[in-house]
Amino acid sequence: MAATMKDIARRTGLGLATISSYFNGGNVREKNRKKIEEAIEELHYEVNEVARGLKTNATRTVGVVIPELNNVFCAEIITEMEDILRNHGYATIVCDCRTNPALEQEAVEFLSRKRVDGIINMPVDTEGGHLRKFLKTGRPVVLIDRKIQGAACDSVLVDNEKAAEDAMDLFFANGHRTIGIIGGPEEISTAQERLSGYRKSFEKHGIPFRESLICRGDYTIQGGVRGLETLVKNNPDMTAVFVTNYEMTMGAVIGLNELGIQVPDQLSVIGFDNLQFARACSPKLTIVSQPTVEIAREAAGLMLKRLESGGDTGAYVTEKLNTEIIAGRSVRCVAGWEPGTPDRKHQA
Amino acid sequence: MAATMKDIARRTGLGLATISSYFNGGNVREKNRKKIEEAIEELHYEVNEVARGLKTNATRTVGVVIPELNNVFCAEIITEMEDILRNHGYATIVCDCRTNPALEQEAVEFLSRKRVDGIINMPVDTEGGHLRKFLKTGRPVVLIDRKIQGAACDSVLVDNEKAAEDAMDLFFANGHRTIGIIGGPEEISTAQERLSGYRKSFEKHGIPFRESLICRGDYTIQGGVRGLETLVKNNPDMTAVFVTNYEMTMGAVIGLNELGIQVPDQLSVIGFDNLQFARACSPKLTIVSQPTVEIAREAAGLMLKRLESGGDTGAYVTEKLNTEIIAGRSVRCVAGWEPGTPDRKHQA
DNA sequence: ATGAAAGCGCTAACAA
DNA sequence: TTGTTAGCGCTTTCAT
Repeated sequence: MAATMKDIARRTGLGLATISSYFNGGNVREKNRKKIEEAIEELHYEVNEVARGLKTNATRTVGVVIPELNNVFCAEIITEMEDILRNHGYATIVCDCRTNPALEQEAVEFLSRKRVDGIINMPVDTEGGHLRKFLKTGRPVVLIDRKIQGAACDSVLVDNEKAAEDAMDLFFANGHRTIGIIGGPEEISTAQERLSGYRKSFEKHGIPFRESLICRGDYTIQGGVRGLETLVKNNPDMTAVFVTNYEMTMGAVIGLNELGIQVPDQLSVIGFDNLQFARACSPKLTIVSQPTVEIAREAAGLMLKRLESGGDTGAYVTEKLNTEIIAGRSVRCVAGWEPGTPDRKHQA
Repeated sequence: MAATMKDIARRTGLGLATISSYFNGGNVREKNRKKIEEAIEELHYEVNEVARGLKTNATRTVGVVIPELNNVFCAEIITEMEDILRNHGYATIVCDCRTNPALEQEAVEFLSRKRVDGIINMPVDTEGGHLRKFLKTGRPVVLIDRKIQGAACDSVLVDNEKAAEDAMDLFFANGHRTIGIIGGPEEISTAQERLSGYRKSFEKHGIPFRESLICRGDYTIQGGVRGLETLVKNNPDMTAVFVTNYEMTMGAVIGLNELGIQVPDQLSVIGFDNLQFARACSPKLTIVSQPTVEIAREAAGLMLKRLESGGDTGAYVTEKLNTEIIAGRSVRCVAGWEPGTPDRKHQA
């Protein structure tokens, strides 16, 4: 068995309170401080955070529940959040729920039993049922990436509608008119918003589009491959494709590759996330890039604020961050159009 | 405050032992079982794992310390390990130490204070000093990917020498003779072994090579970019390059892209890991693929065995798994050679 | 099958 | 500044 504070007390002849005081930044006489440190050394003492957690009713641990760890967007955010939380003395327990709502619910319950002080969640269950019980305990939740209507917690989101609109506007500015989209799952808010941006841009430019240009993907690599194949098959006249997350972007590139389609000569492409992958594509891919580091900072910041403020429930905050377009060479200017020509909406 | 077992006892009129027995699979009279379940429901009771952990001196939590979460190889392994461990009732606390030995040491100490039952570690500190104290407590450690000489624990490794040899043999079989390598950091065992396989293959084929063909990378994307640029600049006659981890492979592809070098016409390439990325490259990249799922299964399995066996220290195991080559179209057959022609070692 | 009671290692209130 | 003590929520003897 590991040494306890009692052992240190015995060895130094001091009382428990003194030892505890030593570990919690209290005032301890220099002489005793030394004695304690010697004892720690000799007994290989290490604070037992489990006991401390039981007593203080705070584990200084934050739970993180995400759909998929093996996903660059999630991994980047977690890396950064973990860093920040650790620097503030908080541990992180990450639960990957494999995009499965049942597992997600289990994960939250599991973390609740572990008495984490708060949960940061990129939700799979868009109703938020999995969080209800946890929220009742009064512990804070911060949602990232996807919103849940009416959830009693802070959220950190991205302006997905604008992200999609920007991408589409770029296509239009280069003369494209028949533009496909590989969207995400219907129930996920980011997918809804990106699709809405797609539609909005068509409207704004006064250009009709047909339903066959919209392909519902599932945010996976294989979904991207299939999405691209479907779009190409059903729309021989399509000149551009917008892919709405990283995994599907990779899938679309695989599909283009395997079908032998030249980018951008035969098809223009705008993808999503992961600048390094975009650089590795030939020609370099134009992408919409999400501010993962900022998302992480905001989320960790909001969580810390709730945790440090001792539970006085301030109004819930929803942050909305902006994406940017990183230009590559995967968008071609359609014949007869000058690059960057303003669209003809107001002239037509 | 959350409800406790005491509250349930009060509400049902039963004793604490009965409630505890209920939660731990003991025998409880049907009538009482019902009463307890009602009380749980009404009080929103949830077991407090912190208190349980203090009492049982076991947290059913495994710590995982890795150099970088934001790394596909690590992420894949962790995803799978977490899944397995969870299915056996164990939680996972992941610590990303940012390839920093000081942070790695801190992470282990942190996990130790949290009283994790065991640690799975992909070590940065090749001496293993960071684990010494933890090992003294008698709790199990499983090392993955990189070995530490004389460490008192199980290890799950990959046969890196053979992996490199296989890749090089493929180059030789296609008539390449001037083959560069982008290696990893000197102190990391996987890098040493892969370089050793590189050298061995040259020897085996009785072909000399010059030092300028060996480039020391750092296992990062940017390192791969620089590595490729250096090799190309210093070796105009080089016909092939072997890149020895995934991040550097991506970097090398970026470098090739940005220098406008055609693969495989101007340069043949074999990369490492991540089949999906390989498929996304044009032409499809030939890669050495590591068995991430198996690594995870072995590591989790070894850990569970130690944990369930109640600490009777069986002999330490070192598993060594095999890689495989996934063929793409990035290796060209040098003029004058039939594809797959056996090398001329024994004929010359 | 159930109840009473001790104690895991720590913190914090109180007393000295 | 330091010591004494109670108790956090649970498991686990030991009785009954």
